[in-house]
Amino acid sequence: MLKEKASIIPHECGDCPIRHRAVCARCESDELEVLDQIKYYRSYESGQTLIWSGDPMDFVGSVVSGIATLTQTMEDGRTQMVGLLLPSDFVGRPGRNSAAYDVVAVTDMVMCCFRKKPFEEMMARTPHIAQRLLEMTLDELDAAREWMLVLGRKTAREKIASLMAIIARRDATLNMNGTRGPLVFDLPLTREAMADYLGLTLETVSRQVSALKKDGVIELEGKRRVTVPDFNRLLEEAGDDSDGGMLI
Amino acid sequence: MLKEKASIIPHECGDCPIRHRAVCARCESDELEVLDQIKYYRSYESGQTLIWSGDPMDFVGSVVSGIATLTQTMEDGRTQMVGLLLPSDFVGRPGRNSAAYDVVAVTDMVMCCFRKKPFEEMMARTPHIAQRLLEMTLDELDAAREWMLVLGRKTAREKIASLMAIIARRDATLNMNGTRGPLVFDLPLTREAMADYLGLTLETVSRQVSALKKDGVIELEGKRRVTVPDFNRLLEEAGDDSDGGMLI
DNA sequence: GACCCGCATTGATTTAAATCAACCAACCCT
DNA sequence: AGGGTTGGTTGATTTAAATCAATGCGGGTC
Repeated sequence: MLKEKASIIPHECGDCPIRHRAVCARCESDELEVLDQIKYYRSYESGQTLIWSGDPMDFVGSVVSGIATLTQTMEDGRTQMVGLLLPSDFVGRPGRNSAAYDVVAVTDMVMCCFRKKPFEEMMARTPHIAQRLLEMTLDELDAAREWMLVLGRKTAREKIASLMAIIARRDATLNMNGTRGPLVFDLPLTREAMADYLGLTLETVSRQVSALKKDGVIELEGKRRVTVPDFNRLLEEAGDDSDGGMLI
Repeated sequence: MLKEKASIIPHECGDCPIRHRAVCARCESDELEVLDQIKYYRSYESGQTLIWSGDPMDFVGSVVSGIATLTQTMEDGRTQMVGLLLPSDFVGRPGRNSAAYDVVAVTDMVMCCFRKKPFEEMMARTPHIAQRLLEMTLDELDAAREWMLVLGRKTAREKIASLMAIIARRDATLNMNGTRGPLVFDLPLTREAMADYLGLTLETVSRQVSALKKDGVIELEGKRRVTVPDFNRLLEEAGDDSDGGMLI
């Protein structure tokens, strides 16, 4: 559990790994220089809660590396994940002062942060940032609506298959894996986190993962490493149009 | 079913009923004049499908009056509503060419439309529009995430109570009804549409509406007119923090 | 008035997933 | 090497909601 912090952290926007996908993607080099001035990095450990729902939020930022979840919790403890934050995803809402959801790191992670006030001022002066943020927000809205179909209408088996398909697809785009051949990826989530994502119990998740494995839809190496021999088969199991709308 | 069309349709942005809430809310009068030039009105009848998922979208627009639903459908017919469009809500996504969801009118309605291309050009030149659209999209994203909790973790009874609470709240803000006293509103949706919203069957919806009525949480006049004697009681039934975060 | 028709309700039965309950296997400590 | 902890699996039973099936009701129309 030893941390070596600042060493691995990039300091120049120029060689930032999320440069072309994050909220700054559209910025010109002069705009980037300004951002460079006001940004700072923070790192978090796996399991750490970055932000508590209801707390005042004095910064916004981008996930540079690692994964976090956005969750809502009811008084009696029932929890629902409402977002999965991967590298380049944006955290926080300009124009709002308190956090609406818990943000929890599921792996060690690094964030590129901006104090909210200067960022908002910069946003007002820099249409490129607002444009990109709008685009990202619209994408997130689409993802949320896709997820509403999963939560509202799919069976447990279809839910698991849908989650696998989503993670496989994200992994493929992130790592620029070519399209053909069996897909291999690591599940970033525990069974419990998967259950919170899908509106299931962890027992049901475990059973359905086993069932998909028994039926040859997926292969498992350990608990986390998944191989998908036939992506279209997985999409069928997910109840999706299996037109194979692969990548982007 | 007789229609008298253009007569009731406003023609000047100045006296538009959604002027202060729609995508044009932040526009100055000179910007409004430009919009005035490129806008046009369309009206639709109850039950009509405005837009089919997958179809090319050559316009965007705002709901002026009436209500529409955004729905997703699986091949086998299971459907999930993913949005409820009320007056001032925006339809369509700049930067995308084909529709992602079906849009269906549930009442007669009037839309204020813009051809997509000119609107996109205008948006690039007019930060006020992009700013407002970002704000509206962030609000929709919050609503979608709220809904994910409802779909994923709430019981049938809580789902119905949540829906009633949402409609009551929206109705109150729209009609500027003062806060205290019993709330009265009309359900804009059939039992089947409510079921599609909530990820339930229409039978379960009917049973739970009856149960809430029997328990005095709501009162019914006919099938559609609802009275809520105690809003906090309703929020408790919805499983929400009953801090009574009323209005806005 | 008699007949539909679309919506809604209510009842009986089935079923998918939750719940309750053991048990397993890595991994980590000192 | 032993004991604890965390995450995962598997089995037995219960339960909430789906499904299957009548029946009710208000508003049109012929």
